[in-house]
Amino acid sequence: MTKPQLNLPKTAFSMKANLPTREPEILEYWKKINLYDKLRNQSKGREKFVLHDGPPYANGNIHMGTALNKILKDIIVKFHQMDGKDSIYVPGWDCHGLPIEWKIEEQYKKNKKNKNEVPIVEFRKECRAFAEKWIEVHKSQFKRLGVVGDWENYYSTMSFDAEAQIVRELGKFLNEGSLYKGFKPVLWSTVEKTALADAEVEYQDHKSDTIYTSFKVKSSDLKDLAGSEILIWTTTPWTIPANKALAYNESLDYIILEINDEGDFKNRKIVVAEALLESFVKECELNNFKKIHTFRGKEFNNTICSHPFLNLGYDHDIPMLEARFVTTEQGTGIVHCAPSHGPDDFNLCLNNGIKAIETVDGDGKYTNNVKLFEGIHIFKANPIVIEKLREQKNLLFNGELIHSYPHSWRSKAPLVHRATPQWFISMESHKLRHKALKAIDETTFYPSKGKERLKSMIETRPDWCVSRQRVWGVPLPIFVNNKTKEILVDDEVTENIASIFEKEGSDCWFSDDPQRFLGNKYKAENYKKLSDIVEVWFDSGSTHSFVLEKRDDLKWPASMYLEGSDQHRGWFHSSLLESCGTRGRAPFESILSHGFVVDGKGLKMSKSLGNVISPDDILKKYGADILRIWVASSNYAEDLRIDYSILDQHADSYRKIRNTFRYLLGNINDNFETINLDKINISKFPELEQLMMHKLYALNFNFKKYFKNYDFHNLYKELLNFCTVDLSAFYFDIRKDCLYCDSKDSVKRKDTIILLNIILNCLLKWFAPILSFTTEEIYNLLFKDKKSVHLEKFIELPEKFKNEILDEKWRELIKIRNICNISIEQKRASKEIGSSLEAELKINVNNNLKNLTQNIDFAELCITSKAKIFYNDNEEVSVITTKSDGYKCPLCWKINDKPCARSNCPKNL
RNA sequence: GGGCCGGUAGCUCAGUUGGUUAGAGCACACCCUUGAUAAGGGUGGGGUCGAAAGUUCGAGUCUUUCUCGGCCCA
Repeated sequence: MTKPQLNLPKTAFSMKANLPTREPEILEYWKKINLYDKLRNQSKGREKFVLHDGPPYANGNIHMGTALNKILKDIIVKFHQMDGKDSIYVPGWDCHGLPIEWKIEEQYKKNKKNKNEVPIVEFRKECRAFAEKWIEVHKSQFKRLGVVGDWENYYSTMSFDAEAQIVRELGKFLNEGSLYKGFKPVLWSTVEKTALADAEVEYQDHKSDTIYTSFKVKSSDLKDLAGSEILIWTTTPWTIPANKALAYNESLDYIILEINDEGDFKNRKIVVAEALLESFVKECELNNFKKIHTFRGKEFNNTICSHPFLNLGYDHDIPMLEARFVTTEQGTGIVHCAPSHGPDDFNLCLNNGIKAIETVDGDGKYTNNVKLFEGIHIFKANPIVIEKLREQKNLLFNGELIHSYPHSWRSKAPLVHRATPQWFISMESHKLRHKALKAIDETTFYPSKGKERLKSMIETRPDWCVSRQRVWGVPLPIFVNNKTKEILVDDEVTENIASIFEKEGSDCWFSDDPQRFLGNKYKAENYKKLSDIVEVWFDSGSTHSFVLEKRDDLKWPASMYLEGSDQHRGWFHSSLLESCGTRGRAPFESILSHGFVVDGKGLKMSKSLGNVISPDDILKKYGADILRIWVASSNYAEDLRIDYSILDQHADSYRKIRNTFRYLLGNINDNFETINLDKINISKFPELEQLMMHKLYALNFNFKKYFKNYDFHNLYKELLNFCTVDLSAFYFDIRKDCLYCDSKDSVKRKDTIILLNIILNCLLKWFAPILSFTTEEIYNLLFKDKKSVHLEKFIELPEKFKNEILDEKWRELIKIRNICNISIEQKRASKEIGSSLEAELKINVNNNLKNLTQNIDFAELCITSKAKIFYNDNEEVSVITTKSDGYKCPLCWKINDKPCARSNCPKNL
């Protein structure tokens, strides 16, 4: 039974959001109006903000981490757009590389197809098609999150122009001379038959055979060593045939022991580090032994040993070398060195003139450089090596050890260090490290701790290995002279290759006559064309060159790179090196890194824990705007927790915000009026409205401050608190009386409506980058003629809104209001009153609060029927609540002695 | 195993250079309202600030150790 005099809120904006069905409709709308094109057209000439997209790998459905990343990017891009810039986001994909090759190979296996019988070009075509398929899947998944970008003109690392440009970029390193052929042990997978990038390696527990074996001392400066044997421990017995040296630490103490236990070693003298004696004796189950002599490691100088397989033809000298990497953590304090199978071993031997040779081939079989073992697979060699050592009476003990060991991320197979010819970019030859460190200093990091993280990685990283022995990638565009073995360095050739790739892609490298790439200047018969491909980090590290530099709509360097914190080692890192090497500076002005998505307890999401939540689950249950709230409200500087209870909480907050909008819309009856803020005469408004103007101003100030630092969780919190505390529980509640009961021509009501319009406009703009769908829904309701809230700018609030003195005053008044509420609550608890309108307040305040409270209507402020204020000398404010006497006005429900003063009150009509 | 980062109410987050009784919102409990109504208002309970030790007149804040978690590296 609503009364005709009553102005109740009325709006088409429903309380129920129904986001999972409504959001796709809004997506259709954006598509229909070509939102992205509109944004670009209207922003022409403005300062550019370019967030360069780190390309996700075109493989598999998106997960929470990807969703977080894209939403964060979108929020930032939208903020800058509404801040008045031309804020551009071009999405891209990383397409080459091993994981896709593996997918295709898996399909082959299923169909009993032999990969080796398929021409490379055909295989690569299948890889390309696979990547294309996933790009389309990703695209629709990202769009569904509300991400606005140039989806039609995305970039990919496998596009012809990208492949061509990657060749040109490599050409720069080649021409400069910092790209060189090296020979180093790399982590090698005998299953995939390739070297693996750091990012492709994962560490898992692995059971290794362990052996203690001895190397007889052949000669030494230290006479006590005569007739002794050096004992070593290793977890890779199969590397014994490749042994070339032994390493010791000169600052350790070593001990010569005579073993008296029965067995092969009875009465033999062995050498181990003193610090490891106890653990060694225990593990090898020695009971009877005698300490003969103790000495310092440096006395090993000029000691030569012989190989345990001396009698089997392994008659080369085994020198003992000093090395710091020898520690007393495990083993015997002497380390066996196979330069072909460990970076430490390799470097130590290299420095001592011992070359690594190819002892194991790509399949994992010993080469003909290894006597006795040629053709045997190294993973089957351990028992054979152990047996031979036992035969030679040089095996003291063997066992097993479970330890963390490198594995391939794809095949999960254990990896080995294998010396292979590889192509490197030097960190030192052309001061790449120095340039990169300088570039880091010139970059702004959000959060700031990212700077140190990237810096320490660049400081210590080795030369960049850019070659891979695979097929799905950009070919390493290099020719080597057959006679001189020198690399062909000629910009004309590089450019020729690049322009061919630009027209037809890089597949032709594997099928066409090499002469085509060499041109007329050189004869193909004199050169060997490399068949290696470029590692994918170089691809993605080069995106700035074929995206930012090449497109007119973008700019170089990018305003920001934004990725997960793991990319300090990945894309941030490779982009920095590539760009510093070719252009002398970073391709970005700032870096924003975010943490990882973990479950509600802070644990990593994993199938085995059953705590995985997919973006799709959330979209179906809650909608993208809830997910966007989760992103905005979480502190991305650390790991971000998510589970259904957290999402429920954000869904509750969303409802609060939605109802705040609903109140505003209802009271203006969906008739939005743009208020010219500059022309507004503030002093004309009631103090409460003036206070709200100040609050808007203050919030806008903080909003800008938070936005400037990309501090979204504090920004969102302030917005939410404003809706809850300042609006819903305060301003809205107080002004209900005026809005509902005053006649429509009441000045006070008109002033309130003006304020509601201003507040609505502010909230709409403030929330637009976060609640992209909901704000658009509201915008479309209010503006039939205009297109999208995302085409709008943030509101500039005039300085005159600011009123600190008034704010200070009302802070005190609200304190008094709180005391009144406590008093009212007591009467409510004792059932003397129900609604606050049944209350009459007697407020006692100190005389010095007279100025503060004089003109304040506490009945209005506290939403009671009556309130009287009394002044006294008491320090504390006290309030007495009684039940208000009189009769209840049928319109405004206030209980008063006198009839209602409102002209539209039924009593007065 | 090493490096880096982090642990403040059930949840998301504030807590300046060490300085009253550690804050906010949400959630929760109870009450009110039934003219924002699958809404709205009020009041209230809830924290040995990951643990321990130390420095200090005084530690959530500084130091050390431990623990749990995350990322990176081996």
